[in-house]
Amino acid sequence: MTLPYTFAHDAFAAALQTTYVALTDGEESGVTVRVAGRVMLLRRQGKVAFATMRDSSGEIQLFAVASVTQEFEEFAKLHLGDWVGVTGEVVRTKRGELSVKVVNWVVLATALHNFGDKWAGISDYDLRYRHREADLWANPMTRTSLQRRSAVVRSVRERCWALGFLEVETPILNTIASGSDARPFSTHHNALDSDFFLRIAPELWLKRLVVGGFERVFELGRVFRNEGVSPRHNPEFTMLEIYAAYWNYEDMMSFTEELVAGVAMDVLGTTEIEYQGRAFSFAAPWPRRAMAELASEAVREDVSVHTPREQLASLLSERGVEAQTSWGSGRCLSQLFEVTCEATLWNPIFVTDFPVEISPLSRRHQSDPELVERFESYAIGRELSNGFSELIDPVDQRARFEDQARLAAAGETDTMRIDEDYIKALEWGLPPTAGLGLGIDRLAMLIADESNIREVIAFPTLKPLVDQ
RNA sequence: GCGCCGGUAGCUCAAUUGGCAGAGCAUUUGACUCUUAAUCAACAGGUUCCGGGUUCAAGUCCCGGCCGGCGCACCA
Repeated sequence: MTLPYTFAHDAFAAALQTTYVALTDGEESGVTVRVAGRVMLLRRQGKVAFATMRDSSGEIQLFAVASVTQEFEEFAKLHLGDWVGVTGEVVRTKRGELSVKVVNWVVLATALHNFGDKWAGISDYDLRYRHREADLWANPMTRTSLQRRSAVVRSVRERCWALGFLEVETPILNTIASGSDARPFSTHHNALDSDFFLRIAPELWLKRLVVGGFERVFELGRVFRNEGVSPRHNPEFTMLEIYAAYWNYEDMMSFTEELVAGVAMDVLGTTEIEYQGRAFSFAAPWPRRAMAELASEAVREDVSVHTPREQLASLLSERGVEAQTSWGSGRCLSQLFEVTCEATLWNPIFVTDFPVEISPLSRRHQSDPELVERFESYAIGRELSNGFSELIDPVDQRARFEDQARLAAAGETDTMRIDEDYIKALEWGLPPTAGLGLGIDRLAMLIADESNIREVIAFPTLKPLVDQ
């Protein structure tokens, strides 16, 4: 059987449902349409048959009658999952279901596998993730969540464009994986006979474009981190990184809260949602609290980056965390914050004023050189974004990288790699600039009310099956 | 990487204390001219994830492996 190469359709299910809402039971419209989609259900009753057909917009019933429908017997034997193209009149059946009364029809593709139990769908995670194409047909929530992810990406992109940011693309293959603290994936280029790392962040490239005079740039793209897989971590994930010359970290916080609240409005029409059964608000402005302040409240004593390291280490130890010898006061403070506060931060909040020790790319705080002008936003107990006033001083930047190198020598696994090209770029002059990195998958999880990151990634990273 | 839990027909799930491996849907065949997860009847469908072990007897108990879910760690 030769299947058609095209099918010219002129109507969608959802639009038909709207257009013919006034058609009464048993009424025929006199209008012929051509629709196409997938047979989801099929009910035969002797010389008539009813099929529920779904297209990208929704569902509509196909009504086949032996005296009207060509090749009726074959129609009644269609399989669930088959794609069909249909020509027929829009009618409403006696029982009130809007239908296309089939005259001519054609099989566009046959389904050799079914799409799971027609009531229960597919629930096996392995099957759902390895064969998302089947999951998408079987489970409406899968479609909704992935559509919402797409809407999030679109909204983010359009909002950045609207503010005059230039969308750019920077290398994924890098000789040094820098811009964040994470283990990279490595690969090899044969013709160049060179090893490359997949990027863990586009940060340094984007700031080089700002040096080059693109005052507002952003990249919405995949980054790769060779770390653990969890319901909140996929080895490849999508990040927005955005840089604005002449802004500081406070400007970037304002941008961030407006962007995220705006995305919620664009996608859901509201900033007030329920996430996993609990009320959640995207509404701006978000509170801004210094890390040391939050940590002090949590441990009920004043701590800061100036607190003696041993005191912080002891507070950590009381909470089951042993400070590594390489950790200074800054790292200890940050750990203390993570242990005591992070999980409690439900509604969006900016945590500000990070220790310089853990922030090798951030500009020093104007009121305290041991701090940097950096923030992270948290929501539902997790980090959502990270931003700061960018370090523009090439001399300080080199010193910061060298500190990182010392940490690496002391046994720290994830430290920032020194990037000479980047230091040289700073020597050409980076204007005052603020930058932001925002996890798109995490944002999509919030918007789609999903607790597992895999539900907002069409094809999440899975362990390959051994016999393949 | 570590811990806990899980894997039975194409899909969703049963199977008492270790005692004949089952149902619904899908598939196949038949009936039915307004169905809505249509209904009714019949047929067929199994390496119980894989490999060992204990036992008269293993889907069930033990060991190892594979894959997944959740938690921890790393990280965003």
